[in-house]
Amino acid sequence: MSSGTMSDTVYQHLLQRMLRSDLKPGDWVDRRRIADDLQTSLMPVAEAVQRLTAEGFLVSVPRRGTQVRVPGREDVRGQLLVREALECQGVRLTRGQPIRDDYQRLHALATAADDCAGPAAEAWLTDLAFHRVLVEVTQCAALLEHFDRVMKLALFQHSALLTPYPFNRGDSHVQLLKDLSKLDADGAEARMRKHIRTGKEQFLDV
Amino acid sequence: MSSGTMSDTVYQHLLQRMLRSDLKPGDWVDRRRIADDLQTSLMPVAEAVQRLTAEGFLVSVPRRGTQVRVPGREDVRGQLLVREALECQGVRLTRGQPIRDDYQRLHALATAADDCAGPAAEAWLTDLAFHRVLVEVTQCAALLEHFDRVMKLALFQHSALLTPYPFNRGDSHVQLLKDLSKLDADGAEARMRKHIRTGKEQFLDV
DNA sequence: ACACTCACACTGACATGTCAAATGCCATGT
DNA sequence: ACATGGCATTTGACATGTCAGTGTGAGTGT
Repeated sequence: MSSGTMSDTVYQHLLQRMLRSDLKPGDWVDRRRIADDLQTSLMPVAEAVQRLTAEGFLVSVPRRGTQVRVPGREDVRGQLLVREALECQGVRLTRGQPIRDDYQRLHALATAADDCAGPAAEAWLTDLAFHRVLVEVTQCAALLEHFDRVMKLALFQHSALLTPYPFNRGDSHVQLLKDLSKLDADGAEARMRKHIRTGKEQFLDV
Repeated sequence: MSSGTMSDTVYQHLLQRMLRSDLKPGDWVDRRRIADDLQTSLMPVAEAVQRLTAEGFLVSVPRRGTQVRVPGREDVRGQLLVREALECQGVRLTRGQPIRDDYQRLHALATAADDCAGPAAEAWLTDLAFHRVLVEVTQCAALLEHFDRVMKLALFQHSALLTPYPFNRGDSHVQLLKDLSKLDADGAEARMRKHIRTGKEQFLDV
């Protein structure tokens, strides 16, 4: 924790409390109390709150207070659609050779995602690790940045809604990886879209 | 300007100066000078700078200074790829009926984009207006949010690089709109991708 | 018992002041 | 002429204090 600056410390503190459901949607966040708890002043707290607000975690009403945003069905749907768009674009770029370069790394993560039998939260993190690397090998910083942003928010919203996140159980990640290395751009995108949508239709009615 | 809070005023001020090339990449931003110019204190300036840094406009080095980020070819490429991903996902969702509902609005913007003969900057804005509505009719807030974020950054980076933005001249927007209303999901996405990539291959070597 | 009013406490937004670190300049030594 | 070391300056990060708007509950009148 604490990569030097105090504002990052506050940011991570609030984020962890949200992911651990210590702060639930609708809860009010008192900046002065946070500042006291972390033995700091109001400015780092204000900066962290501003970041979290911009990222969609908090809503701040002037002279009313700041509360954890209550996610709706439309929000969850939006995150999934953006994620799908980014990942499909990713595999479109990394078809063939680029994937084979990092094949060992991806294969290890794919088997881990397939075999993980732990609790839902842990399995979801294992699944996420695989998909993140799949975007990472794109060598496109912007794509990865947007992906991280969306998934961080989606992770919180799902844990907040007590929704068992629909990570993939039906479609093997190892098989997915094998298919992606053989297909062309359009085929890889279609395959990826199928994988992402498997088991997620309960949230989408597209 | 100034939607109430002072920090938004500072944010808009800096953003406009960047878009007008009053602040160019590599220029140093003095927070105290900005605060003096706008007759405000350091806190709103810090907040605005933090937002612009998170959005990729500025880079802040502790105890060195804050300067306008110098965009590289990879940055421009990244913005275009993310934009392509989002817009292709958009038309995939709004194929058929949803598009016809806003057909008048879209058609007017399409003809405007086709006929615009003004300077490059203005033509680019006209083109952007059309594409933005195309995402707007998706009714997906998250998709629109990411689109706005990417395009705002892309707009600045192109004007900063003195690159004549490769908005579309070869492919008619009216024809594009007509095609989109007839095609299925895969066809609409392919058509949209073709439109976006027309005239942009000078930046991409995909 | 009920509705209305008003003062107090609380919140986010902002102003002013301070601190430590990194840079750039200049004098000094070789 | 060139390298080097110290000092003042500049900058981002932070602390403390203030202000105005808002919700709330006590208190009053009917």
